[in-house]
Amino acid sequence: MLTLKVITEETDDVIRRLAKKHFDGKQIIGEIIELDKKRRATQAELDNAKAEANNLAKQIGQLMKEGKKSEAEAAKAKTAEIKESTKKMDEDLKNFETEITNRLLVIPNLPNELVPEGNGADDNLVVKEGGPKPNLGPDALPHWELAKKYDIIDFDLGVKITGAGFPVYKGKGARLQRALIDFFLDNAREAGYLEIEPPYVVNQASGYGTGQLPDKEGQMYHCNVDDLYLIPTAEVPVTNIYRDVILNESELPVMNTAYSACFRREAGSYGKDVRGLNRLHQFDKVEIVRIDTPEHSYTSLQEMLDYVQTLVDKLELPWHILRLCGGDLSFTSAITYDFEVFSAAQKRWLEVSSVSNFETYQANRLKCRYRTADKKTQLCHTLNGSALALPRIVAALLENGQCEKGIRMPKALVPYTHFEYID
RNA sequence: GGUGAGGUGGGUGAGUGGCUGAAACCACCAGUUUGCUAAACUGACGUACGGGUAACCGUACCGGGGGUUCGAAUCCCCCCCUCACCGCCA
Repeated sequence: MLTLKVITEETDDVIRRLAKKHFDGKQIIGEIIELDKKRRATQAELDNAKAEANNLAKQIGQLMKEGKKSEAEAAKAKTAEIKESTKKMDEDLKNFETEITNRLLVIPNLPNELVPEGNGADDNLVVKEGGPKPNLGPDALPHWELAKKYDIIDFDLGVKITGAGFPVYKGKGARLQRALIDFFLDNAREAGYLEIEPPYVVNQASGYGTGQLPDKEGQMYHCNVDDLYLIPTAEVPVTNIYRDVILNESELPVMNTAYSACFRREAGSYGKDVRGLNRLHQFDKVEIVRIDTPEHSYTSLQEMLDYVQTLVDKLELPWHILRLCGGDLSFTSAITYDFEVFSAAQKRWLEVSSVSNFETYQANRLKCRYRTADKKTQLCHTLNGSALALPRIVAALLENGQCEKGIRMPKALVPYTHFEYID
């Protein structure tokens, strides 16, 4: 969530920037500022009353020691009075605070100035592209048919065991999954990221920390008996490592990578978007996470983009990078770049990575801070990105790699798959 | 699942009603000494909110919530978590 400070000190600017996300913040921010004024006044009054009561309590102790009973009794009566008066102030203060927080929670992050205006996917800006364009014949098959032809991914079997969206990978299909995970983790490690193996199930506090709760509760699988959530991405457990932590500036940027299975209910999805590997309830992903100073976070973001680009390049896939417009930007993000690869047989772009800077938005809820050289504590910036999500990469590898001999694997991957063709 | 022990600052750990926002030790930071390093010595050293240009002052916080009391880390109640042993299982 946004900090109270930015709202009270840069009110007009905040309202202006929120408009780019198509969020009209004028009223709610006015309310917050009013509530904050009342909150401050109440606290000042309450603190004074409590200070007086504390003083009296000390005096009573002294008077008792000296045997001045009647004076002590008089002081006691006075503290009782004060206590009565603080009751209401205490309640008011709590109310003001929760009212303010409730409002802060529904205000999205401020978009960075670089974020283009726009309503939806069509307004996203292509900032860079590359990779070899495949030349497939008219008889090129979509990946779900290739999966069947080579018997490497069985969607029906997944339906039998679990349900739609839980495919079963077999033979070279399964080996390709394992190879990609290994390939991504090795690359991340060589780029300086510390490998983490996190829990795949998290508690409520972690869900709130990264912002999946309360708003996206319906998107996560929930274990009722233990009140735990299956993670939708490794971002959740990895970022929560730094919840309630004060880092030293010298430790930044923190660079972590983690593989995990990811679980998403994807409530409300339908149609061709969910065909084959395009959208699953369980999938594999390697994530990169950074915690950084505000001064350096945009350098970090660029390094993350450059890094992800090396992955799609090594996989010999045609790619482009989109800078998401205000309307397409997620609630918590200040700026997001999506990597898409071209799926030649489906003739459409598939999102395989989303790299974002959340600035202090996530850190504020996480209470992830750092100590500057001059000993001040400040909120960190948090960033994350997929590097990469497997299913759509597999879809693109299958479709773009199809040839007479089967499906050709990119050179960089062969040391991991130990085979050159799926045939 | 059963039984027991325990949750105090970055760490270890003292503290059973006022002198405690919290001893001591360790770590970290600054300085002195030193040819360098080490050692030794000196000092500083929690977080949040509120007030103030600032120095600084006030309030709250000893797992969380409630209660008793003029006054609670300390007493009472509820909850959460961790550890140990046993059982069960991988």
